[in-house]
Amino acid sequence: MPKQVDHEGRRRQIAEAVCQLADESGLEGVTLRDVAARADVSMGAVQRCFRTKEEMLVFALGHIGERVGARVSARLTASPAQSARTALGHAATEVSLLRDEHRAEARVWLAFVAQAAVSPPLAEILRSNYTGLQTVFTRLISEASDTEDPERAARTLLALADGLTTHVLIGHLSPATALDVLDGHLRHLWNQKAP
Amino acid sequence: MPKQVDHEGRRRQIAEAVCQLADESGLEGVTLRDVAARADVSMGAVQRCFRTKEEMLVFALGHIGERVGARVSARLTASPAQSARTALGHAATEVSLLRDEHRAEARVWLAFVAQAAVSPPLAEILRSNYTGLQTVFTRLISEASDTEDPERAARTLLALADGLTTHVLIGHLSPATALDVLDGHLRHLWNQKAP
DNA sequence: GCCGAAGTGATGCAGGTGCATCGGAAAAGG
DNA sequence: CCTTTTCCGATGCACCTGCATCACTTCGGC
Repeated sequence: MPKQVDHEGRRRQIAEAVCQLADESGLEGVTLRDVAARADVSMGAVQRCFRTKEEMLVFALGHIGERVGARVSARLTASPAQSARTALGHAATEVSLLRDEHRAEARVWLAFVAQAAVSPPLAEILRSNYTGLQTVFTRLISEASDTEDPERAARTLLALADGLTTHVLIGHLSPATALDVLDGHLRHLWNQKAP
Repeated sequence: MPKQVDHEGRRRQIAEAVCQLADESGLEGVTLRDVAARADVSMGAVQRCFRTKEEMLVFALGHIGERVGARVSARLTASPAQSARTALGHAATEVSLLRDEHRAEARVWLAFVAQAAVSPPLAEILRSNYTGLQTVFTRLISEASDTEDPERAARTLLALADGLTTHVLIGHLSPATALDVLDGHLRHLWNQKAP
């Protein structure tokens, strides 16, 4: 048999390059040539890994979705002793991508969300990600409080987290202010039925 | 003096075309040629109204910002007799662009937000819009309830509204669900200190 | 009535895009 | 060592992009 190559590894390497470029100049700054150069492979290699550009973008989106999801899970399993309340706080903070080191991820996320509004395949990936997060949030909320409608609370929290990310990215809020808003919301969530 | 033309009117006409195209295929689908064709003017006319493409986009963003702001103001002044609470509810619903007839505006808004993350001039426009909205929300909230921190509540509401818009656009939430979430949040806002 | 300036729109241009193609390099089996 | 099969990477090809150019139309003032 002839030369064998780690396809999955190369795909991830390319996805990483896509994210870097999207962070720097938006999704429309992502061209096959630039991606190949950034990933230190030839353009032909990129085209063999992904039949089309859209396929590449879809994979890259799934890639960062997995990364965020993994971080959330890590936060949850790493602190099983703490209360579900602090766990939810950590998870929400993680999803909001408010920390400076995740600003790049946030920009990439926003670029993909905008593209997803006019690209069904991308929207499909995002939907499954959000559904997963909402499930986790719902579970945590019903464990941590006696809110009457945990699902609605989870939807609220998820939307708030995304809105805060957006507002930080365009410079309307500072990361610290966004964190303060998130904390305040969580506090009200706990107090609303158990004063 | 030679031929005179309504420049401002034509600019608005072009901005309208930009919004239509951005709604259909995202901001990267907005080319000078397509804009000219959609606005029923020649490409030269577009280039005379706006020195560069970015200048055109900035104007278009300001245009839809004004439209949303005008709708919010209209809602507020049209119902002065009602309580500040219902006024805030109407304003928040308006900002969320949840009604079907505003779906196009929402897609355009999202496209611009994503672009603003890598384009300072666009971000500047968005920031001033959000600052204005936040001021209005803060005033309404402090009038309508005795919340200890009206500014934080306003920031929360604004971020929640944007997050809901996003989630509806990518199909994670239905408009009705989003409205339900928004209503629930407003109800909790009133109850939190006056049970 | 016509003159000249303001506004118009077709065309040109250099650069960049995604995708297809094809000669050749690399690795297993004989 | 050589063949053969798989993969690689450079190049080519239409096409489209934003922007600049320039002959032309149009209209107010004399």
